[in-house]
Amino acid sequence: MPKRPKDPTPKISASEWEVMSALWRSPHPLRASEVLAALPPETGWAQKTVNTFLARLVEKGAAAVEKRGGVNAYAAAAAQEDCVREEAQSFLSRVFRGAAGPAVMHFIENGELSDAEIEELKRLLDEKK
Amino acid sequence: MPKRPKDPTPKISASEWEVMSALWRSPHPLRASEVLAALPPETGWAQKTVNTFLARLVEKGAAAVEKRGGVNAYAAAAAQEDCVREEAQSFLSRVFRGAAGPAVMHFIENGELSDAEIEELKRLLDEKK
DNA sequence: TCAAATAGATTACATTTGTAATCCCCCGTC
DNA sequence: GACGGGGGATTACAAATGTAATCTATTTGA
Repeated sequence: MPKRPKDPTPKISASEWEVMSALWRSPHPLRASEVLAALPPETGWAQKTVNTFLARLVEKGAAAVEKRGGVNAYAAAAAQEDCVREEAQSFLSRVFRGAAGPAVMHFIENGELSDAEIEELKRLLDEKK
Repeated sequence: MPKRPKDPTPKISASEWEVMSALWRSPHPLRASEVLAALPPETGWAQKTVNTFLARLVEKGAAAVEKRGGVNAYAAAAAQEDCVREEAQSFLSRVFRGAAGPAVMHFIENGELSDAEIEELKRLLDEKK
């Protein structure tokens, strides 16, 4: 039987997302200790905790591990764009019943936007038409 | 001891959110069976399942129950705006590291927007400056 | 009035998530 | 050559979540 390919964009929990972010940010595979170092220190996680998340991400197929001389190196296997799209879609249907307009409105009203960003967004909106 | 007020915006899971949406949509308290009826049929949930979610929401303080002649009627206790703000905030930090600009960009690029909405959003952006 | 249908309360049970601790192995050092 | 330490694999364990079923009280039609 051929190796069944893993789900391209598995469900990623909040904590796991933090770890994936570290992997996405890195241009090369990271060892577990490097992943911990790459995380925002506010997480306060123990190394073992990070190890667990990494193992789960590999199980889920979101990350890949390669044994480089007995030591594990982890890299993202799922594309950030895909995961973002999924998360955004899920958020959108849950909270705004799938309506992008109100969601955009919300983030404009409640978020911080620089003047440059505002210009950029207006241009994007124009293109959209 | 005075009745301790419940958390104003407790954590609401995805399924629970669906139920809260029904409560928010309704102008008056709903009986459990009415809640089920008010849900999108795609959920496919059994009445008992909905009952469980309602009970949990009441426990969490997100919903309130009043016994009207032996029959329970449920209403939202948490304000939709507050819950939306929380969810949006959590989503934003998780997926876009808190940056509203990229998030807005994503929803503009990937979402459906009517011409009217686009105009509206441009106006909003102008006001924002 | 008695039995059936309802509604609410309590309990169940697997899975996922958060958060590690334990156990084992290899490597370098005293 | 025994010991301490870093890594990896396996196991732990409670809380949250998804999904009901069961048990009990109540209402209601025949």
